[in-house]
Amino acid sequence: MTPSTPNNGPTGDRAQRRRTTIHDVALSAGVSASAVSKVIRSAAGVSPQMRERVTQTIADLNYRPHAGARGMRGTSFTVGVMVTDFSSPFHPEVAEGISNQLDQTPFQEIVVRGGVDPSRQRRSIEALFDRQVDGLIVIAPWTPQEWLEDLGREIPTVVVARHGAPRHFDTVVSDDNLGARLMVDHLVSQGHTRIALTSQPSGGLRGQYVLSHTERERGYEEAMRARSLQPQIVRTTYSEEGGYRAARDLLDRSNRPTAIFAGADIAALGVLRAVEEAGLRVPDEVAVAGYDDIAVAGISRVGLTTIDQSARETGETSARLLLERIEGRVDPVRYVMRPQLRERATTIKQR
Amino acid sequence: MTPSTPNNGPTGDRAQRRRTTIHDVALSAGVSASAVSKVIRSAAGVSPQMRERVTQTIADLNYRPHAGARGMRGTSFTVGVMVTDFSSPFHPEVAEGISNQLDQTPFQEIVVRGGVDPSRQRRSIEALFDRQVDGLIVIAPWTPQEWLEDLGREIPTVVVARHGAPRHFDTVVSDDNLGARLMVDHLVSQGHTRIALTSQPSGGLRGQYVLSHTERERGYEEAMRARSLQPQIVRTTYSEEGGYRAARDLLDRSNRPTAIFAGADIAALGVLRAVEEAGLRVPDEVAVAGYDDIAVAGISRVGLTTIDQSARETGETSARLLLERIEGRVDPVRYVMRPQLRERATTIKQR
DNA sequence: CTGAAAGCGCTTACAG
DNA sequence: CTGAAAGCGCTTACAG
Repeated sequence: MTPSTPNNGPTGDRAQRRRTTIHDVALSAGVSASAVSKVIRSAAGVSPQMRERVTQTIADLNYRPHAGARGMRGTSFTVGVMVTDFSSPFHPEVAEGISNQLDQTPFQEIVVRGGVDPSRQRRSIEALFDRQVDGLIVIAPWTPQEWLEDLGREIPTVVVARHGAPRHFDTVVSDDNLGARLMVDHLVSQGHTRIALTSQPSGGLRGQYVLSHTERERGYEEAMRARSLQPQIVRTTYSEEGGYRAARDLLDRSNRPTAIFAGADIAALGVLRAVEEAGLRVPDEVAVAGYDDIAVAGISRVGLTTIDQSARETGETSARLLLERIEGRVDPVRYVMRPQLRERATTIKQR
Repeated sequence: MTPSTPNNGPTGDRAQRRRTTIHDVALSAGVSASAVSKVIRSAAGVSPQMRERVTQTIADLNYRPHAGARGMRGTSFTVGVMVTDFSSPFHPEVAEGISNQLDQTPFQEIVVRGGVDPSRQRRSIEALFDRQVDGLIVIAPWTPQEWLEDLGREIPTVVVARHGAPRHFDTVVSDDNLGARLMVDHLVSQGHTRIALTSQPSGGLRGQYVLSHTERERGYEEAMRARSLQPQIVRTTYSEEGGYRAARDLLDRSNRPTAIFAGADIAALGVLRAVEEAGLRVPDEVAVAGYDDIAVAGISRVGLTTIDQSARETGETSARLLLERIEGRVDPVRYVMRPQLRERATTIKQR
């Protein structure tokens, strides 16, 4: 029942007040529950008078259909979203885009945190599945491809930040190979030859079905080798701490890189910390770049050179594709976002 | 049904495969559904053999109870969380704490975005309510106090970042008055007298039931007046853009402040941008401070002086309190976090 | 200890 | 067009 209706029960007790149900509406309007259901769903087969009366009663009683109960038979109007982390910026920005897109629809997003462990992610996705969502948007899952294909067969699914050509779900992904190459090109144009990359472990994913960071590695390696430069990759995690550790490792080496390309902005922030702690000037002694163009990268004080992969637009597109699937589309769609270089102070030497 | 079971249906079709239900388990184990239910819930009144056999069958069939269906009669093991934004850092960090705390329990959090408009927030909270959550954690709601009290009477509820002594829900809140005073003290100790504050509108909330930012305003005003200093408050929003606009406004004034205290770190980042764009040096010409101690504040490049209000611990505490309420506690608990000053480069002049 | 029946709040065929 | 009945997957009394 709507909390806006005052409750006069005894203080301190939890109200036992019943929720207003479809039957209350039916009774009050003097029609059947089926009729009310049809009106709610804007289904065919109700007379204008019926519709009118029911609509009025719904308003009078301040009735809201119980999304959970609806989901047991039909649609719950709920979209489940898995992010690996709430506190790293990129995934939440994608979620924001999803939420924006869904705002125009009767659908509601619910977001859960999956972490980076495949089995925990799997439990999180199942937790959504068990809460009768109508569809799923999964960001950067490390779970096996077959498992995702099975999932996509059971429920409309869109996967973000994972490459390949799946058969039973859609993907929205940045052209990470191109993005990495753009960054290498940029760093080379600034005179660098010892360019290192911080990445994450592939999580056992290989071939075409890899997560964004692995594809960025490939793009980086290809671009380096095309110039006969030696790739230097350190794999930690996409986090401030992970970037910090990777940078510490790199800065200790004898052939210290003059540029560190972090696979994610959040890691680049940790790289910056390590570089500055080491008493090295950015960008004069070590240039630093990231990937994602999270909000903080553009702050003047940070001025992080990075690749914009349009987190919000990624979210909006995922939501749009998912709704199409919920409406019945089964052919897989692969949506590729075009990455854009954002040159800022951490790589551009002032003269 | 578990996506891990391979599906051999025709390619391109959505599987019509049935979910494994409690009845499948009952049938397979040769017992009643009630018995299976008791085992799942660890309820009393099952023989060891029964328990054994059912447990085995559940494992064999890879059965997971349907959280949605459970919620229709009993507990859904789901906790709903409302944040105003996914992309501003503070609320997601609180959500991270909630998720951490719940990780040890059978409960699962689901997070929705409520925005800053009270009616949209209300719809978001109702959306959670309608998805049979067992309890609610609401971060910084602008909705009227009576509405929240009614909500708390209907469902276990914890409200974060809102002051006052409610009767039907718990609160977890920083001592914002103290936090603001700590910051004014610090800025005064650095020699400032023209100290401005960026805040947000109170949203019509007054008296004791105000959101954190309004209480910070009060603490700031009291601290300023106690020193016979003139308060200067600009109200925009807690966002990078909001901080930027507030700072632009302040910097244009004839009695330009020498220190700007942003009510939230995210706004402080915008203040920094405005100050630097204006060609003023931080902290020599304008000192800048924030509130929250979000992760990025501690990055060397940012070095933002701020107040740590322990977002993660706030989340963990909220989750703990909520579980107590779900278990039956009805007396309201008010948990006050003690704020701590973090002095960094944006206010400390180097010599 | 065990299980058949009713019911949570909806929607879906299916009669009328 | 309208509504009675069955059912979604569980849990909750209530018999036995």
